[in-house]
Amino acid sequence: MITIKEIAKQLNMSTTTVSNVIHGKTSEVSDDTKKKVQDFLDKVDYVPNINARNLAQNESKIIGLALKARADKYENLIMDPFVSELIGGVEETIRNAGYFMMLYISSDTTEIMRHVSTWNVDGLILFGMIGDDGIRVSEKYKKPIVCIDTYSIEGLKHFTNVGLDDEQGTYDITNYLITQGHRKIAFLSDNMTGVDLARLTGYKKALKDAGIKYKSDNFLKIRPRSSEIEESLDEICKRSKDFTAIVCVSDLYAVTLMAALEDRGISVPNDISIVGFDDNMLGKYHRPALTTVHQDIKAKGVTAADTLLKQLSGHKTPNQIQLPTKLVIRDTVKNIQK
Amino acid sequence: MITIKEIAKQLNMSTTTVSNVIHGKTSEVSDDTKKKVQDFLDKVDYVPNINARNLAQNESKIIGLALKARADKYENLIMDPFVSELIGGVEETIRNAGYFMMLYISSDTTEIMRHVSTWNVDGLILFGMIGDDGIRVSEKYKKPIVCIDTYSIEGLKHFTNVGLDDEQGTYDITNYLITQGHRKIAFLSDNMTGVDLARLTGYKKALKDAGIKYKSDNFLKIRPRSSEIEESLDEICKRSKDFTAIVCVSDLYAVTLMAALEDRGISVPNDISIVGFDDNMLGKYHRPALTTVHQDIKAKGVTAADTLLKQLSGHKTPNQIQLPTKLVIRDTVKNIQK
DNA sequence: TTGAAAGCGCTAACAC
DNA sequence: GTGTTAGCGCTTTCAA
Repeated sequence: MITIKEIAKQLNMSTTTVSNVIHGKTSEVSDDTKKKVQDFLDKVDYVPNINARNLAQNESKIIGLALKARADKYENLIMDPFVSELIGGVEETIRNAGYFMMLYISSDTTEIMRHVSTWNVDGLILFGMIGDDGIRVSEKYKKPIVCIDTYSIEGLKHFTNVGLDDEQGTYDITNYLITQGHRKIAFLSDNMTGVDLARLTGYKKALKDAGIKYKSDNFLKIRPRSSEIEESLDEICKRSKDFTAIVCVSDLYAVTLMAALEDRGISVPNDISIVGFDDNMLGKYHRPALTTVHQDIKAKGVTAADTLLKQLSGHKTPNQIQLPTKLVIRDTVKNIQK
Repeated sequence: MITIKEIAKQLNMSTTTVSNVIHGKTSEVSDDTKKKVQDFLDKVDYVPNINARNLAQNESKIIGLALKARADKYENLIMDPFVSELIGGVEETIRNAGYFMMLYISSDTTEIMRHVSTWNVDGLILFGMIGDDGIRVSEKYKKPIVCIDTYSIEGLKHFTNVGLDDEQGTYDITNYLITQGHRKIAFLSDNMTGVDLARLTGYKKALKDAGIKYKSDNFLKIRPRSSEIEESLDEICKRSKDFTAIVCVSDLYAVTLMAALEDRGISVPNDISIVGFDDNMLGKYHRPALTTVHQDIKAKGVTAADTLLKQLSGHKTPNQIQLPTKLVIRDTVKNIQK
């Protein structure tokens, strides 16, 4: 690994000159020396040592992508196609902009903070923050932060959030169920915070607008931990008779549920209608194909990275960016209008 | 961001002492000063600047995970649950060992090399290398390399490979089809190199051992690019009448194919039996549930990272680590024995 | 147009 | 047990 100093020595010039050529500060260098250096650089295949550069410039060119994983969902986080698609979008955008991506998964914000500080990361993309997580991080970390899918009014003062109109999404799909004659509609999720709360709210609103009363019985709680999920699905399937349709908070859960239902001889959509949220390959390849709310996950990653990049180059960005949602009608909802 | 120098100054001692305490070289320091420094460290919440440390020590504590994406499979790479599970396993292992992970996706080995060199990455995990890619990288990069799922006899001289007994996997499942009375069995894949070739070979071998002749017509080629996949599936479905079973090179393709078949009124497994390879959530949640070859993807990531870590601490590791494979019989194969 | 030199924050060899 | 200091590779200011 050759250094600038060594190059300068061999070429009989100063490190400054070499450095200038490297950085294309062509105005400062005669064409002659420029060519000489350039040729040499190519010949030896010079690669800068980023650590030295970062140290000198006090920047890192690193963007951190920190995923906060709830302990009980860690396995799912890792296997969820949602996550890989998001990572893909972020990575691609960061790389094309000449930055680097450091991925860090943890259930502990303090750990995330330590990581980010040691690396002197230039900017941060946060996913999976709940409650005050985002604010806590932004109090410590004074560089640009972009959150993905975070719900925190307070937080928006401190960072940009890239999200979805989740409420509208479930509103639309619940409403669609209602137009198909459904009135006994359950909502399935594993918690009632953040994104899931917003989706629950949209669902409730649609019920309300249709004059249907929401009871807490309508909330079906799934426990995603692999040791509990079977039992949990069993309970839910038993309770499914009380409803004609279930709004699932994600495609993953919708598909998981459909498999469980079908295993018990309950047919979708004949016995019960199921809808999801996300529109990923899980639902697309299921038969009957899942009726769901579409979101463009890769675009979410790209937008988050782009926004951060903009902030890094000194631009202002809105506090809140909401990507659109779209109803995708396929085959898991039955029209039960008489 | 406070520095060691500053701490030393405020505490009226030398940087060495502070540094010693930080690194737990407790034997070198009196209990008294140790405590004083420790308390101060906690108070100011000291975080080391890794760039400086790396520069001084000529190491980075970074492990690079480079995914080489074939251009025509980029979209799939990113959305494939396989990849996120692999990343998850690697990340977790690296983090627990006190290292950091840098993720880099590219279709160009030269780019990957530049990236790895600038960051002075301590070790490298490579996925998706085909042909001589791995060797080319290892010629340039002189630190430990672990490949995942790479087939290259030559390469094994230069790096450890973590893989699967792919051949055995398809051998077993093809054999299973044969025991269920199938003789007209196709193989579906998008290429004939690396892992896919090994799986094809296992399939061919099972046919041969059963006295069934393999014809090149038995190879069904799918084109994964999103602009072509529909057309490609259409052709395949048309040709499906010629077979009673299809061995798919992955669960992803098996499930994609099953959806296409079902859309055309061809029922699985009544009209045709389908098997996959991987055993991921796609097949698990499909109904009928997919009969497939199980592999533990997370374990693959963990093993790759562990192996690299071992090499980093100076241990020798075998050139080749083969994780086991297991037949998972579910519901997509019909017994057609008369 | 080119060069010398200071300094980024940390480590480690060596001296006290 | 503690302190001094050179040096990691690069950038950048200032002088020539």
